[in-house]
Amino acid sequence: MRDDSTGGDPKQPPVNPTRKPRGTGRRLNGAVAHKLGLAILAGEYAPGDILSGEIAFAEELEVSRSAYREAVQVLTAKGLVESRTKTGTRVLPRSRWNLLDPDVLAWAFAGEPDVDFVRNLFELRAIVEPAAAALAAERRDKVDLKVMKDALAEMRRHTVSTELGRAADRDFHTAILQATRNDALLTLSASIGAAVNLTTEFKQRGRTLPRNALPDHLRVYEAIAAGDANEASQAMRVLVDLALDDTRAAMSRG
Amino acid sequence: MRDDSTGGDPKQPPVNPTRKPRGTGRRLNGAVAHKLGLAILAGEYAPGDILSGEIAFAEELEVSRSAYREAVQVLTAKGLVESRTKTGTRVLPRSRWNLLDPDVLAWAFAGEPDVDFVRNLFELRAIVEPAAAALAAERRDKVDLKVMKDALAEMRRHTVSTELGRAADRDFHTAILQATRNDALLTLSASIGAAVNLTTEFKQRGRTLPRNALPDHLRVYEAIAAGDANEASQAMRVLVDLALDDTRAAMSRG
DNA sequence: TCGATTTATTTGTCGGACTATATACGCAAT
DNA sequence: ATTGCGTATATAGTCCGACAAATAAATCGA
Repeated sequence: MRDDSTGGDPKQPPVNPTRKPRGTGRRLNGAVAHKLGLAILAGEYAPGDILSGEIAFAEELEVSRSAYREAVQVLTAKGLVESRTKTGTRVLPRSRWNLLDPDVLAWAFAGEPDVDFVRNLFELRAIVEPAAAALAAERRDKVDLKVMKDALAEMRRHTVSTELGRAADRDFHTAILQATRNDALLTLSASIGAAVNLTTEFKQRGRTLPRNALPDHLRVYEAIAAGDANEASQAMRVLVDLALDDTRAAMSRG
Repeated sequence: MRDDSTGGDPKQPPVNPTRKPRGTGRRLNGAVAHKLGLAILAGEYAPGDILSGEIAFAEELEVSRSAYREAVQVLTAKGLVESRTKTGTRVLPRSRWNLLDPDVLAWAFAGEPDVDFVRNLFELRAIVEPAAAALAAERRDKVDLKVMKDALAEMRRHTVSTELGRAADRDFHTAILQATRNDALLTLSASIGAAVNLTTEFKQRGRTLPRNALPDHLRVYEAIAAGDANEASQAMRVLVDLALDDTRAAMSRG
């Protein structure tokens, strides 16, 4: 209450009250969901906390209740909050969060990512990606191999310190996942991959820029091309472990 | 279209126009999201298809546009659809779906699940769960072991053909995941576990009721209790493979 | 003291009006 | 005939205001 200087405006809807820049290309509700998601993942709202009522919060964010509600539905869909009448909207315990949802992962890595969580994620990668490489070695066809080879060439041309280089790295891993012929695997690693990209970027600003990972990538490729599942698995394992080492070093230094 | 017998009702809001049973305990928008999600996963709307406009579809479903929109936001959050002005709301390609989202998985398994997808999921289980068992063997504490033991006792008391027995089975697996101290792993397997439950139920109506899986479970438990990561991994691998065999048999028969 | 009832608060649902934006169309200039 | 630009139009996006439903909390009665 008590705010707008010159009284209310009960009859003046048409004009353009306030210019709303809407930060990114997102729609309004998406922007609100983004903002709330970031806040929750950053711990500004802890599990168990109850958000201010719809009317109040919507007003605070300067959006309509409809837009705010749609944003909350998104968060609900991702397991972050739960709304009940009379009680309000409360943040759910972390165990109910869809931690593997791409958006949730992005929100988690937007700020300073939780060290334990990063470790967990790499642990998962260390489990999944070597197995994926093994499957790829058994199922890849010529097209898969060509995509991988091209990605490696790109990686050689640009280093991982450039965006193009990182994109090529991503392409290489995606090609491997693609070769497994397993959608679930692909979805999972795509999610984790997105997070890992952010980790890499994060690592970058720690000025590390350590080893040249290309030989290790090449070893993975050779094994997959040769159809050697065991070797592919081991080579990929090395790759993930190295990435973890680098990331851990960068994080402990920061 | 063209249905409402005796014309419109432009001035009769207050009473109780139509008794809406709202199938389950869900809220209206949740019910709509559920319905649409099922339809999409069942292939009634194929990737690339465009849903009827908001006003039309909301009317068809007999809900307000707000409720319909909130439902669409949920589907958008799960990567199933994308809305753009002037174009409409279109079903995204399968590669964009969050296949590991618990709701999406549930929708996928609500009807006759796609055989290939089931295979993919079991493949993922076969990768993740043995590794999880190995981690559990290294990190479990006394509490973890007690929970597992209790679950096994429950499984012995009731068989897997009863709901209580299946619940105990779930508890056992959850306890293992819990013991890995890895939230990402837990989230992932919780999702898959839900799907597997449905698969088990599906398998059940195929009148299979095959082997007694308890000895295999016991072997996993013993290995974890003994801290033998290798043995735990192998034992769990056997468990997953057996489950896949049973499910595959039931599905090819149906 | 305990249970039934009322109250109050909060989300849920609705309808309608207006805005923003992207596509499609048509007209004109070249 | 082709190109370019402006306009028309269809669709999602946003907002508002009111009422319904649910339920935690307070109140009342036995």
